[in-house]
Amino acid sequence: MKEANLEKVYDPKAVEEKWMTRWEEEKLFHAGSQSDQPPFSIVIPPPNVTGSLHLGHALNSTLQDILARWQRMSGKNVLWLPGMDHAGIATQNVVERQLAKDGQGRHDLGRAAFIERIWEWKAQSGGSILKQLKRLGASCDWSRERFTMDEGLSRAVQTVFVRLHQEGLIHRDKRLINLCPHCRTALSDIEVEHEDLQGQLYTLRYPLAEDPKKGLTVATTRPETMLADTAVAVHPEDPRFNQWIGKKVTLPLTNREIPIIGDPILVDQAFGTGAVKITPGHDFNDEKSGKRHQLGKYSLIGWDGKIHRAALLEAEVESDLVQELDQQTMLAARKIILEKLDKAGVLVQTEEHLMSLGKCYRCKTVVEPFDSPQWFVKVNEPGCSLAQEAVDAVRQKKIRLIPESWAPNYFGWMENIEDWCISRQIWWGHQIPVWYCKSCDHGHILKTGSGDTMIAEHATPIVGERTCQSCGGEDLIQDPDVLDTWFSSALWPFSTLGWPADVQLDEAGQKEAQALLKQFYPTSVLVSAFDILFFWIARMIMMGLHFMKEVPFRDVYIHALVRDAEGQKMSKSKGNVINPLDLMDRYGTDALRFTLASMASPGRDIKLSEDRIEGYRNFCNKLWNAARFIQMNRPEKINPSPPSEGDGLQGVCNRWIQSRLNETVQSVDVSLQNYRFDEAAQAIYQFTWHTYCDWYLELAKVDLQNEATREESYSTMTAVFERILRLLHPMMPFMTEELWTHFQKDPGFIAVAPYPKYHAERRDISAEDVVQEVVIATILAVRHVRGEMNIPPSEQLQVFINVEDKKVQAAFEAQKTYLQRLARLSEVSIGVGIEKPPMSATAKTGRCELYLPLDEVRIRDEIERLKKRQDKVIKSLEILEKKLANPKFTANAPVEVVEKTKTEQEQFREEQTRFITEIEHLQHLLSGESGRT
RNA sequence: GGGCGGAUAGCUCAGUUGGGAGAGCGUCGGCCUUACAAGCCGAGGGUCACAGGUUCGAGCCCUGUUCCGCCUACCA
Repeated sequence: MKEANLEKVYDPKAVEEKWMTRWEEEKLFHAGSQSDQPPFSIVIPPPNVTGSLHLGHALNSTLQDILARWQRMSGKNVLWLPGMDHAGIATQNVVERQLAKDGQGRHDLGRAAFIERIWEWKAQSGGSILKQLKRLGASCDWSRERFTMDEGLSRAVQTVFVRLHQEGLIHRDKRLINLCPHCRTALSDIEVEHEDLQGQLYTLRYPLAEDPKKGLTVATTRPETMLADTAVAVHPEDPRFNQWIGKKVTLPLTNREIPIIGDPILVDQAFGTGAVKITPGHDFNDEKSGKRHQLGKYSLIGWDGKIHRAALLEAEVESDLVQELDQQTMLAARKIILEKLDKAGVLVQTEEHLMSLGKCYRCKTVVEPFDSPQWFVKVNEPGCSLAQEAVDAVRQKKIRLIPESWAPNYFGWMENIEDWCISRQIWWGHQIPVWYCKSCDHGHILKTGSGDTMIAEHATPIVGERTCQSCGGEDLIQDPDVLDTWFSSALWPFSTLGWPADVQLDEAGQKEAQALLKQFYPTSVLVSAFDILFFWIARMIMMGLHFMKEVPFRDVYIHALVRDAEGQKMSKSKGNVINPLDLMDRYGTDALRFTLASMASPGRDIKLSEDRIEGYRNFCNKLWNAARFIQMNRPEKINPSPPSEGDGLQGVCNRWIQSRLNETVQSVDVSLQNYRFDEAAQAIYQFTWHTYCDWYLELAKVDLQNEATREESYSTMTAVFERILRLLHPMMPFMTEELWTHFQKDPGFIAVAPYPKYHAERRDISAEDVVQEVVIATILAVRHVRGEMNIPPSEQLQVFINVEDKKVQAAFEAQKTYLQRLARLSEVSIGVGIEKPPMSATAKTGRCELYLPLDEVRIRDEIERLKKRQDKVIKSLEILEKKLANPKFTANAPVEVVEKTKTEQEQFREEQTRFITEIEHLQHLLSGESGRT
């Protein structure tokens, strides 16, 4: 036990840094791969290596830390594994921007040097987020930190790629993908954000080839793509046009004629003109239709998103236009083409139209559907559907989604999932483990203008080998593309544990990996925000099931997004981002953590208001001052270690507080089991402040003054406080660790102290009854009178307590001193049928009637007070009587309910009678008084 | 278009075998009461979005409506 006195106000800065360092030094959070304790494991949702801590991370990490610390204290072998992902596009962008300052591009450095440069950047300024997580108190096993580009994880990525390829689940195909012209790479479907905007819908008229007077009108929001049209589709059952199917139209501005086809899937007769232009090279739906009808495909743009000459020539665009459009963006081309169309009399109509536009989720550039060879994962292959297995796992409850309401979303997405484009045309990431033979595929290995290598569509990939199958040659070139970052993130729950163990570098490494995987896979729970449910969670489930034959985690706890006080999503562009580090500086980390925990109700976003944080900062201070109070009341002779669970206590308040604490422990345990962080936080808050501080410590002031009761009182308040600290530690690790040192002889660390356990048999009903019904109820009754009549606490009151029998009288006599002190009473007289002084306020509790003598001046106030109370009673009584008067109620409601209602009715009636009598009595007194003077 | 969620005190939100409408913050009144004014004591404040239905009884179950948010797919 430390002698040093506590400061009057809790100062978080003074303790937070110290403890995180100490915890780390002592390796308290290291999870052994060999342990007899039951395992509990969480892998962190890897934050982005370029990222810094925002409130979403703070919430996410706080919740994980609460679980980790709670389970650790409960005796589990806890692994909370930290790490980051390499964030291919984002990181490459960061370093390219740095280079740009010196007027350089990545091609100036070359691939190897550029990647070297990124590693340097990472070493210097990457991953600051993990340091910030430490400040938050995250009890990760930092010795097991992982990074998706680590050697081990890279081997896992390669293994997975090769195996999926062998199984036919990865293949190369040339088709439309989402191109971000700024990032110059393909994106997967979900990396495209859709944004609504007001655009224009243009109606064009394509003349019939055999009779130009006739023609079809088509509508489009992107008229510039018309140069690449390869057909016009109508509905085969549309009587207006179906006789034209098989004929041709002349495609304006080109020298081509294109067929009219019938396509019931693409065309909605009721919409627009009823005819649709088909551009398989620039539109996903058209591409599908094109496949159905074996149409050709023209792609006007290149990787830079710009139109290029060769494509225009191929599409037989009129020659004067070729010159004008070469090197234009599609958007710039629109203006030119519209002019030409108008001139040619083809543009029939322009109207406003609400549409949505796809943008790159990283850089917000408008994405272009772009035809190019890419690698895809077949996620829904008949006979071996990764998606189907992932759906089944959730449907069969092998994985629990919490809250469950996410399931329909998950199922809906998984059931409509399309192939996953996994290749990216960037340098930072896992280079695709595929090679091509330089001699056999000579013609397919191309150089682009910027110096990049391109592998053409029909090259023969060599996967899992280092020699060419056809020529036996070893002069190979690796596929220049890298894999989607999410491809490696999808392996995170097992790649971080050392999978595949058999390719670890040495025997010791293999053994460790095997042990870790055995011990910690499947992980216990994944804690994540819903916005990456599809990006990441769904893919982990697919990969985990496929490669581990077992789910990656049992529970998925999906928490909310943190929004600002107005409910707006925080974003840099809106400027409403609240920096959690700033909040931690101002209110303390514990206060922030407690706020986040107490607002984490399932299925609802968190609108973070600073008032709330301030409230919990005050709570920190409250607890701190409770500690001070205890410290200041330490008896001269230090007493022996306190009875830990409260056996054999004499004092009724001591028995009561132990019993209440035990109930709180149970409710916290149940709440945490159910991921109800908000309920757990509230239960602790309520008990600590409103039961322990407001009542128990105040009552204990009486016992501390008495030689006979002092020791037990002190040891109980210490024991309960010490258990509050442990109960609270997962939510407020810093302050509880600090205070712990003041309350333990041989402190060790609270972080690894046992978590309080509930003992059903320790409930002390009789103590609860005495304290609640005799002590608290009586004190409250006096306080109500005081408060409602504005009698200041400095004015001590006299009270007469009228009780039913001797037994109750004895109970009150025994608690007299508590009543005196907390109700601020000068004199307390207790008796059976004790006489009521004529001029007094009255109150009633379940056990007694109280009379508080008042002077004449206050009698008027008392009448008013009684009338107000009476009004309330009358209202309640009316409701109850109406209920009981209804024969259907008495006949149909359960007996208990009817009985309860009757009892309440009786009580209210009694009260009402009392009020009437009392008010009359006082009024009579007053008129008597006035009559006398 | 499909899906999900929300609407309860001035604000932020709890509230499941259907029977008591609650918490924190703010507001008002009284307090330096020997841990804490970041505190203590008390008070006021609600047509539980709207309209129906089921039921003896609905914040809760059912149907519809309105408004708000998000996800997803997009109509050329």
